[in-house]
Amino acid sequence: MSTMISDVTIAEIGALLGDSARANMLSALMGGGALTAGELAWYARVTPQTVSGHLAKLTAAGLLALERQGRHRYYRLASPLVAQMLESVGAVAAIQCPPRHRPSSRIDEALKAARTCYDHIAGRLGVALADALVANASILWSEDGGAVTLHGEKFLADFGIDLADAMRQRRCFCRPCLDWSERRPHIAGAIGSKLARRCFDLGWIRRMKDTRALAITPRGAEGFRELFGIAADSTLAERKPKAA
Amino acid sequence: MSTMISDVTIAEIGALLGDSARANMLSALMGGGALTAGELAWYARVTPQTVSGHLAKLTAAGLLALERQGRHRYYRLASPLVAQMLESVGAVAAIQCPPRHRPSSRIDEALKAARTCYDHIAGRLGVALADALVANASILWSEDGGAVTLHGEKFLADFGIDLADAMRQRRCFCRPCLDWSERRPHIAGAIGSKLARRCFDLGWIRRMKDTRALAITPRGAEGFRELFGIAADSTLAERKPKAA
DNA sequence: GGAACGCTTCGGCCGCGGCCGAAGTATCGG
DNA sequence: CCGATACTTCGGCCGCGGCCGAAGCGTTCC
Repeated sequence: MSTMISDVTIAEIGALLGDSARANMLSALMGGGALTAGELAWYARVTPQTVSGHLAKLTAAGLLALERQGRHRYYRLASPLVAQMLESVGAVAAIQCPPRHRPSSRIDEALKAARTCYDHIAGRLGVALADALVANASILWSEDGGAVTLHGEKFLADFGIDLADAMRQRRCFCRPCLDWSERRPHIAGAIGSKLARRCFDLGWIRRMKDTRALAITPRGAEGFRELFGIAADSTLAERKPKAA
Repeated sequence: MSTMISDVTIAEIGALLGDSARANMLSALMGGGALTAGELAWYARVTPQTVSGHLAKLTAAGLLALERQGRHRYYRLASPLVAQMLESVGAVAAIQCPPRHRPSSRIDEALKAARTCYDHIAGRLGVALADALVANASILWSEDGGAVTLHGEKFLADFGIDLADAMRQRRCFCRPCLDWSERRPHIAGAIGSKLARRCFDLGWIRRMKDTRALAITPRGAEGFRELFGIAADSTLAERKPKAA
């Protein structure tokens, strides 16, 4: 009698996302790292036994993967597909409810400045990077996709990114990811991932503790300015510097 | 005290998706058309007063848009962003739970053969079209994005698609959408939309009643075979040949 | 070995929210 | 005006599922 096949499962996935504790846990894991049940309990602000039940459900549904390591159990997003799903849900959530109570704490401010989005860079820094690459004609943007130009291939190669690796043929794997704080796209996909990794390797950014926020190092501020034309004070300043 | 901004809203969107009646309604609207409350009640198999409550919530959340027309009220997905979110949730749902009870009714079979996915073509036909365009080097695929080649621009233009329209610069707007029945990507984005529209305009496909399934006309079978090399019997037949 | 730690399982409480019947409100046709 | 259609609002029932306390493994460290 059912007219569709996957509706039930859509509802099941939705129900998993529809709990605030689980949403918090997944958001924390969107940072890209693997976290223990205890850490996730801290993020979700519930007790370990509660989070344990959630983890069982999320893992059974295939949203999370478990890695055992001694007496620790590390949970991470099961696949980039899951990350992309969370991205798109977050994008819709951010777009739909703009006029919302905005407490905007200082940690929020750090998140808005720069953060990881699974495996790439988001926040003002992420959007600024995307803008810079568009401005210097390295990438082309559309609502549904992005492409790396020939000039962009050279620019990124000079920056130290190995394009040939995942690029059987040119001009792929560049995807826009709608930034929920900036409401504008930053770079996801293979290019976004490699770009972020390169910035980590260069010591331009580093993860902050207990949050998805990224700190831009002095070297990074210089590099972003010189190579990408990103002015540290205008786009990257954290307002009242420091808090967490 | 919250470490994130949008978590709550992610949970809210998830909760909206997490109800089977609402999931059915949204799936029905993924067909791309606008439907009345009564029709949605039929799809969701609940009473009109129940669906009314759901519609109020979905509209308030910005997932649906309402168009008044006389004494009818037509609801449709509020934006392509919403469609893309549903796509990605469906993709995760389809991937995660492969070994599932598969009643596989005949209407399911029609849906698997060819259906609309918001504004583009999905099912075996959609995947076959994507394969054909990849095979003749019209598009390039990667997990995160797609691109139209120079040759593809010509091929699609010859097919009657106005590329210059949405194409400020070339090679964009081609996005893979993971097909939940085939587990392989079909073409979404601006190209996918225009491709579908052109097939409708040519009378190659038409919508079937009360379902998202598409019927391939005799003319369409001929056209798909001659222009895209898609053999009607092997990929489009509604039999049970069970391709793997 | 024993204690501490991390995590899971069990049991029970409780509240949110989906569901429908009935009644109320718009729009159209006669 | 009246009835029909299409949809919404209201009220109440009821069940699913999240939450925590307590207890049960399994690891690690001394």
